[in-house]
Amino acid sequence: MIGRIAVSSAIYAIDKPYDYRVPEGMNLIPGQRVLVPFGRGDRLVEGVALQTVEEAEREGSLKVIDTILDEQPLLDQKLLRLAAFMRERYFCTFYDAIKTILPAGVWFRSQESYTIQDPNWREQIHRQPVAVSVMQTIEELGGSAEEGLLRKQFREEALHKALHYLMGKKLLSCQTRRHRAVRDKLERIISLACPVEDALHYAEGKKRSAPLQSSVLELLASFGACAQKDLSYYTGATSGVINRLQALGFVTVEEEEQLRLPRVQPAALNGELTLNREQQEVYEALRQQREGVSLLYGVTGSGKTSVYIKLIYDCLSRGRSAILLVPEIALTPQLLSLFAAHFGEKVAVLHSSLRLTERYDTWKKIRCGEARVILGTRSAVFAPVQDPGLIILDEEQEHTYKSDQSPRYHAREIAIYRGMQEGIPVLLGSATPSVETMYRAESGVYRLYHLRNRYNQRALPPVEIVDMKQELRNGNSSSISEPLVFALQENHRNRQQSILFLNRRGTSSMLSCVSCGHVPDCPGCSVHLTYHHANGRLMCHYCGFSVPASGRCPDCGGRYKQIGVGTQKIQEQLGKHFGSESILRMDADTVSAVNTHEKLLHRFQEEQIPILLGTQMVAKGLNFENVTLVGVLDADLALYIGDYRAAENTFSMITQVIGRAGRGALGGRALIQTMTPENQVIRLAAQQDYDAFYRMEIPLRQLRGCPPFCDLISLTFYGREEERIWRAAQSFRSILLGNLNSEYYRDQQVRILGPAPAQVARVNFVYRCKLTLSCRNTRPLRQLLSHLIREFYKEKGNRGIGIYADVNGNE
DNA sequence: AGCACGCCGACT
DNA sequence: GTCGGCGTGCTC
Repeated sequence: MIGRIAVSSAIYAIDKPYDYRVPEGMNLIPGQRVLVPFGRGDRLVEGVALQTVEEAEREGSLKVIDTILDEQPLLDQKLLRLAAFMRERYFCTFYDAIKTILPAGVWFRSQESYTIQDPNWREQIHRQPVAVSVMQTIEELGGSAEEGLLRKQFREEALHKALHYLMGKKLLSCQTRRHRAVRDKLERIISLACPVEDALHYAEGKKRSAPLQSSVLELLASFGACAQKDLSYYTGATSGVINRLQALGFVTVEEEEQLRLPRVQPAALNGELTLNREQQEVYEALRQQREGVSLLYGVTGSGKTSVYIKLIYDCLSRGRSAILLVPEIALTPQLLSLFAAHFGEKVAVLHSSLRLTERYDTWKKIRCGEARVILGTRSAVFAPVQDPGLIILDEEQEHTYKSDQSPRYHAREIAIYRGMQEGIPVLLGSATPSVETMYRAESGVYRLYHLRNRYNQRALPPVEIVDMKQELRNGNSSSISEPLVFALQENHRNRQQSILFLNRRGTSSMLSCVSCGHVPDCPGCSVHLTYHHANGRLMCHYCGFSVPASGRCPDCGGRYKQIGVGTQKIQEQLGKHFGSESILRMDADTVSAVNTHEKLLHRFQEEQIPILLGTQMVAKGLNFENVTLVGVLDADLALYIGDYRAAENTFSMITQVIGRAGRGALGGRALIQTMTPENQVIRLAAQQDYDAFYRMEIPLRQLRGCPPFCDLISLTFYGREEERIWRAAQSFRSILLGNLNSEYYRDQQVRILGPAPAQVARVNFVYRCKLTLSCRNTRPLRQLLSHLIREFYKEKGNRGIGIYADVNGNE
């Protein structure tokens, strides 16, 4: 028997399944982790069995699997195939893909310890002062020491050398201990092992001589079984008492697995979920779907969530499970409570602020089939569900579905892959679908369902565009226009609330020299430094570099003045009009975990604070009766970030924010501030006309060779020497061109752009430039690229240069 | 990327 | 002999 193993230490250039012989008596199941000897030194490394086969191509000379690490496979066949898909699609190794699929808690940490093998070691070491010293240290520690302890006393490099030398001389041996980063939590459950009467009889007789034993038995007589820690709590019995009772045969002790799960307070449901006629029709149509991708295009407030919940009920009734993915910012406690109320213990929640243990135990709960409804953000698309029946992506256009680390997967792509693999339907929901998705829906690749009416038939709020250039001409240089101030004042007088949206993170602001205009840069990265009010320092958001902001311009000695406006600054400006207690700020600085988010929103509602000022996170899902005014402070910002999705993102963002107004009976309105009031994207967003926006955008995409007509594959080259990465990118380009000109790739239609500097060309002294391929992302092309990247890494001249690939990325 | 192997020169 | 340094090539 041969095992095909994905080896953890294999880098991209040498990543492939490695064949090992499975020794007699070892029962290897694909998906289990193993230890295998790898490389010349036969160091034991971790691997995952991908498959087992009877015969290998190169029989005989195979190495042998050392150990199986897992009792149960971590991944089933389908997830293993998903890992292979990701490897091919996102240009990463098997292990990178597997690490993405599994929760961090399953991994091992290894600890090396060294033991002296020969007490007469002194005679055998020649002129190696460090080695002698290391041996002395280990001797003093009792002949054996952990590497961690030695590290504290010796320089890393010297220690390494000495240990290597001593191992070679067989004076030291090395043992590796592997332990799980997260351990399973077990609880001792004590249960009665004899008839209740016997226990009570014994307890009665021992009231005096063994009061603890007797009270334990009395307690168990009424409860039957109890956790040891609760028994101890109520009776004061120690483990000795329990052990004694166990020895006497009165009780049995079992270890039961405990799941550490986050607690969710279920919401109060008022009656059964009812759908309006339109929702009901869409629901009826969707529940008939047994496979394929559907787009649920429903205007803001049309009640997509209710349709999802109905579909999930339907899925459960067929004995299947469902996954609902939401963007990070949409996973509010309100949504959690709603799901807890509907599905109770069947719900599993996965999001970024879970603790390692919670995430791992949630994963276990899903894997054993106890959780049937999985609600989570991006990574929940990998949930090991039993009998899946439906995968839903809400707000499918959100960029948070795209991973920003390698492998740079898109949750939508993974969801669709899993849907095909399982033969189950995938539902994409949005009020402003991504242009790609709408294109596929229109051209029949996906099915299209439409919810046209807002719930309660409420009209969309009227939207006014404010020209900020005119404001400047009128002498108002602040970030809040006159019309907005009036509107806010009016709302304030009427005791109604307002939401202001700023499309910029945190306290972002820059300093610039008043006399020469110089803006201080980070010495290590190619970005401007950001001024932080809290500590009065200029900081780099990439590497963390900081300097006091008190300095003067190095060029001309002039003073610095703040430019660019963040939420803090706006809060100050608003404070002048309304007083600071009237403004609640919500951004990355004031919100860290899900609960803080909840608390702030709770305050906004309960204390009826007049103005909520915030970034991205105020755009989504908020539903407040008394909010009747919404202001977008800088609609242009997202438009000019040089991304083919800029228009789409801006449209979607404005639409969502406007949707926050007029959720209640009072109606509402919205104001959009912009420097470019004539811009079509902003105009159409103000009119809430997605269809017109889509019709305008689609020919532009075709013209520019962007998705959905072409894919953009970017290859980013990075390294410490700027000139070398540019040369490397240039040479990669010509090799690629050479290959593309060959007969085989003739019909591929690839345009190569660049090399160009990356959006942030330098981070912490690492330079980056990129090539962009405008092409169809086909398998032969991916294979060519994968081959060329491997070859690139093997080339000696490219040492110290890395490449990462990204398809239709955010930059 | 690690890591061993091999060859060379320096030191004992 | 013995050891470190560095260049080269492989990883089932």
